Amino acid sequence: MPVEWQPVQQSRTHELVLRSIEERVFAGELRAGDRLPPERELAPVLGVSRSALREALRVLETIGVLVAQPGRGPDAGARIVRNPDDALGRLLRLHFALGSYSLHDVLEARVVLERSSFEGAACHAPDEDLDEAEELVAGMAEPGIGVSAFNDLDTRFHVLIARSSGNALTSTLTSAVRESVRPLILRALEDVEDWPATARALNADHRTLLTLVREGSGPEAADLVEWHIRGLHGTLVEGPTAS
Amino acid sequence: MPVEWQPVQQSRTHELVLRSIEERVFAGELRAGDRLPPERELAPVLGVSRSALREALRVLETIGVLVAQPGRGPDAGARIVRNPDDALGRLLRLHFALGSYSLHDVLEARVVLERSSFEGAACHAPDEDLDEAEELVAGMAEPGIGVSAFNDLDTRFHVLIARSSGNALTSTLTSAVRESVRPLILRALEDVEDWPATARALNADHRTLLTLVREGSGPEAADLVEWHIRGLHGTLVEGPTAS
DNA sequence: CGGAGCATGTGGTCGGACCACAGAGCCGGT
DNA sequence: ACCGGCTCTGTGGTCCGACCACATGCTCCG
Repeated sequence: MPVEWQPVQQSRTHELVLRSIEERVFAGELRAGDRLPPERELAPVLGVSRSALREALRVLETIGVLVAQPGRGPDAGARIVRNPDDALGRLLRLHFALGSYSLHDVLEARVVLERSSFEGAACHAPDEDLDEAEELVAGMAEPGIGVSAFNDLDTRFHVLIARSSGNALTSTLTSAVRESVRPLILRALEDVEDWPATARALNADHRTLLTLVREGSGPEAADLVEWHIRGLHGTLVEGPTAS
Repeated sequence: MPVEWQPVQQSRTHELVLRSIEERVFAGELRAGDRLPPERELAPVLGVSRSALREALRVLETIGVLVAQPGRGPDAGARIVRNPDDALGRLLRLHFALGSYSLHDVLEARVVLERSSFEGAACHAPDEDLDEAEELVAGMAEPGIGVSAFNDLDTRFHVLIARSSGNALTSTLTSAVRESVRPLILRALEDVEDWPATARALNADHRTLLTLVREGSGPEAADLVEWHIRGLHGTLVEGPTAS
C-alpha cells in the first residue's frame, strides 16, 4: 500500500502560535476563564511578532474560544471562553451562502437534530424554559404579527427547545443550522400567499408541540416537529418556484 | 413588552471588513473559486490598513471559506473556497477540550447523526464508496493491527459512510464530531483489556453494517450503528473509571 | 531553440508608533 | 472621613513602512 504523504509545511508562524496555544488547551493547561498574558508580553515569549500572535488570537476568537477587550482591570485582556454558537452559526451561514450545502441537506439535518431536541426536551426540559417557550408561542400568536418578528420568535423557540433538551452539542448544532437558513426562511415567508393563515397553522403546530413536550410525549413531539419542518421547507422549495 | 437593546458597536475595523466581505458572499457577488484582489490593493480600497484586512482574511480562512498562497500566477493570491470540514473539526475539538460538551452530549449527537448517515448511505451510497469502505474494514481486520491505526481507519470508515450518504451537511457534522472525540477514543482503546477481542467485535459490527448498507436495509443499519456507538462510548466511560 | 538567471508580484512577517478606552489610584474639596 | 473628579497606566486596536520567501513569468545568453 502506497504511503500517503501529507503536506508537512505550515511554516506560517501564526499557525505555529495557534498550534502552541491549542496544545495548551488540549493539555488542560488553559481552561475557560483563564487569561492570556498581554500581547506585548506573550509575543516575545513565543518568539514572534505581535502581528503574528494577533492573527493567531483572531483565529481563536473566530472559533469562539477567546474574547479580548481593551481597557484595564480584571475584565480586560484576552480570556478563554466557551462560546461556540456564534462561531458555528457564522460558519454554516457562510458555507450555506457559498452553496456548500443544499437546502435539502439542511432540511434533513434540521429534521434529525430537532427530532432529537424535542425528544430530549420532553424528558429533561425545566419548567422555566417551557414557560419561556410559552411566551414565545404567545408572541407568535399575536394577530397582525409581521413576518420578520415571527421569524425571530420562531428561531428563538426552536433554539430554546434545543437548549432545554440538556444536550449542549445538539443544541449548538440545531441553533447554527436554524440560523443558517434564517434569511432564506424569511424571504420564503414574505412570498407566502395567505400569511395570516400560514401563521395560524404554524402556531397550531407550536402549541401542540409544547403540549407534547410538557406531557413528556417525546416520540410524538419528534414526529410532529419533523412534519412541521418538512412542511415549512416545502413552502421554501415551492414558493420561489411558483412566483 | 420592553425592547431589548443589542450592543451595536463592533467598531473594530477588521469586523467591519469581515462584514463587508460577508455581505458580498451573501449577495452572491463572491463565489467559490473567485479571487480577491491583492491585499495591498484591497486594503486602501476598503479604507483600512493591511493589518486590519489581514485579520479579517484570517477569520475567513479559519472558517474555511478562503485560502491564500503566496507566489505568482493563477494559483496565487486569496481565493474563495468551500472547505468547512477542517474548520468545523478544529472548532469542535477545541470546544470539546474546553468542556463545552460532555462526553454524553457527543455520544447522543453521534448516534443521531450517524443513524441518519447510515440510513442515507443505504439509499444513496455509490458502489465505489462501499468498495472503499470494504477496504477500510479489511484493513481494520488485519491481525495484530495497532490501536492507533485502527482508530484512524475507523474514523475514515465512519466519515466515508457519512459522505456517501449524499448529505454534505450531516457528513460534515458527523466527521467533525467523530474527529473531536478521536483522541479520547484513542486513549480509551489503549486502556482496553483484551484489545484483539475488542477489535474483532468492532470488526464484526463494521462488516454487518456494510452488508446492511449494501442491501439497502437502512433502518437495520441505523439500529446497529446506534448500538455500535453506544457500546464503544460505554467503554470510554467505564474504562478510565476502572483503572 | 533551450536553459539559466533575473525581475516581478504575491502573501507572510516584523518592528515601531500611535489611538481609544476603561479601570486604578491620587488629590483635592467638602 | 468621605466623595467626586482628574490623571495615570495598561490593555487591545490600528496604522505604516520595510523586509523576507517563494513561485511564476520573462529575458537574455549560449
